[in-house]
Amino acid sequence: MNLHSIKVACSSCNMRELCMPQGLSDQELQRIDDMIGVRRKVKRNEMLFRNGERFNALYAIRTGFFKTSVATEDGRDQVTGFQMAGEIMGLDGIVSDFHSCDAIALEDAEVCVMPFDKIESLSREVTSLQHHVHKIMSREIVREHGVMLLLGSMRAEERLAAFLLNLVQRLHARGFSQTELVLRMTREEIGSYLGLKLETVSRTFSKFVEEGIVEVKQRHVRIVNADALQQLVNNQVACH
Amino acid sequence: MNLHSIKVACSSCNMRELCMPQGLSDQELQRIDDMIGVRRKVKRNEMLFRNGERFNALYAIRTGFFKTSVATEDGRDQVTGFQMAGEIMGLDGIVSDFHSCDAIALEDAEVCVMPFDKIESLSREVTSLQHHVHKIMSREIVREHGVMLLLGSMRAEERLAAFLLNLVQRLHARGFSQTELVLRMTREEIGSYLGLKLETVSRTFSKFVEEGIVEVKQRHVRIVNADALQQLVNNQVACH
DNA sequence: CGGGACGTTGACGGTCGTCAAAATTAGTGG
DNA sequence: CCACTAATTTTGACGACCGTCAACGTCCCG
Repeated sequence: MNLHSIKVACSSCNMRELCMPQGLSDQELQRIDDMIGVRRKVKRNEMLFRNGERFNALYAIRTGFFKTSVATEDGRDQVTGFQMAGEIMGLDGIVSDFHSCDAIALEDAEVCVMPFDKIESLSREVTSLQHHVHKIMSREIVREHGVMLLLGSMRAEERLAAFLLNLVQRLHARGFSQTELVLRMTREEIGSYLGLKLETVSRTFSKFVEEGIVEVKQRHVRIVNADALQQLVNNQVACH
Repeated sequence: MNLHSIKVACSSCNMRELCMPQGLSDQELQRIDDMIGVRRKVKRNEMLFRNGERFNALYAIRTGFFKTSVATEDGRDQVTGFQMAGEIMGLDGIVSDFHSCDAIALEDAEVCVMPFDKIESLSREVTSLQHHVHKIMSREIVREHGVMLLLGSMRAEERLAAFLLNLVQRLHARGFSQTELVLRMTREEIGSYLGLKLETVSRTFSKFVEEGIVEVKQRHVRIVNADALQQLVNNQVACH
């Protein structure tokens, strides 16, 4: 376990606008700084937390990239999401005081550990923090609605298109390119998230390349025709 | 719109243990009673709220049965859940102040309207209420993880088995039979929830009947062999 | 009694999973 | 730094599962 007592203030963190509420006073910001226990480094393939582990904190990603997954008894698992800088993990643990999924770093990462009892006590006093916590949980619920729609009613091409557009959009919001991205996960992990087998993911990538929609060099993806991807996502319509 | 200003206290509501925190003092209970604005009756096929509508309250179901669904532009939709007495709806609206799904009554229903600003202000003072709200949202996130697992990795039989077991378990927790249930939704709605076409749902029911696992008379279902259903859910294992 | 919504069943086809082999890359230890 | 092994990815062939289309049956409600 990599616990480093690196104390760095939210006030000087460039991820603040992603994981913290806006318009805080200096005093409020100071109290939030105090709330955050430590930062923790997580190496590639290491677990931040795992199913069954006691829950006591939420985690804000400072750098790096994670996947969360739920496992069945027999060892197969469903990837429930991919998380990047500024996003919050651990919400699954609140209901039962135990985590119900695994969080694994897909690249070397650093997270801010936010003890949940401190979040609760502070958000009783800082209204904007309280509302922010509610919004973060609601956002996760809405995000999962979108995944359910994807898994329940889209075909392979549509799923991969939606996946790529979502990734690149989130990366763009963090200052990265709108057209190029590096996949931090394997085809199998993409497949698990999208409810497809890795061969289908690979084949669908190949099809997109043939059609000139994307260029793929291993995990390096360049989106050539974003409109075509967007149309695929909507083109459940085409059946009419 | 059916707005009835029926004031009935949580303190005398038999759903309280499902939707409210335990161990409240009389005074706290009184304040929660005050928080709840009104009850609202919703007739079968009426909408409690719809996508795009302004969000301002959560809803606790007192009686009746709902479905929630997200829609695509072309009118098809994905059912994201079925809700029954004691469950909370509307969490999707917190993040953006607008609802992002539809909630439709599948039978005549009655809900308690809980203005969200009042929930927030009261939960700043009543710690157990604050924690309860967090738990409810976390529970919804975990539930959706389960649905993602179902949609992403189960076959038709496994999905329907999991669906029936989940329904009957929730009904049992409300004092209904552990083996008999009345489906309040159509085959198409079940299919939408499970990522299947209605014909597949119907065929799978028929298969269960042939195998003596359930008895089906329209929407009346009797579970004859719950173990067989449970095995189906786990028997992703059988592939090894 | 009749129309419409809902449910069942059959035939057929398409999408995607399975199995297998080869190619390419990444990782490890000498 | 290179060699070697493991992991990942690609591609093909084939088949199963489920979607599509269609017809028919059943139930409910006016």
